[in-house]
Amino acid sequence: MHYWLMKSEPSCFGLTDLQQRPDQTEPWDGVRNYQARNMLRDQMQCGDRAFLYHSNCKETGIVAVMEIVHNGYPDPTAFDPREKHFDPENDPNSPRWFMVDVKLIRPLKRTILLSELRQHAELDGLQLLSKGNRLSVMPVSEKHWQFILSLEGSEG
DNA sequence: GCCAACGTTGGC
DNA sequence: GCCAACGTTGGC
Repeated sequence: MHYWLMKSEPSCFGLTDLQQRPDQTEPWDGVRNYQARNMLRDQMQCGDRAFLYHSNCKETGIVAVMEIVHNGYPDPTAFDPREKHFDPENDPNSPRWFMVDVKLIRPLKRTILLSELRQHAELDGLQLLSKGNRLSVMPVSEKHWQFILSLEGSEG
């Protein structure tokens, strides 16, 4: 079992969108970064847990816990010219972009803000907090995962 | 809207 | 292989 953090802009797809999906499940498509692709394709497994993180918005932070419910498989939106993240160089015989399916486990009782995460020395090394970090999918150690969950019940 | 940080592209 | 130019991400 591994732990992850997955970013999304709520203006594009956020917690409320996920809550409204059938079975509260969604294919996590549109990732077009090789590092993130490698994790989606090779490392993320059914049963893994992932934080949902809202980026590029008023209250940036962690808002929910999700489960990976489908191992990595080719992202069909990369083959569709009508899609925003269409990749014309993508060879159907050797798909370049992958995705997983995620399912909502539960929203957090409160948003754990990025500014709050930065205040805890226990979270040193968390990739989300590293300078210039732009990965939309990243691993979270079990220690960091548990610590972040422990913040949920505190005042912030 | 600004801008720093990063990834990608392409000329050489 | 180097690196400048460019596009994107994402916090503020």
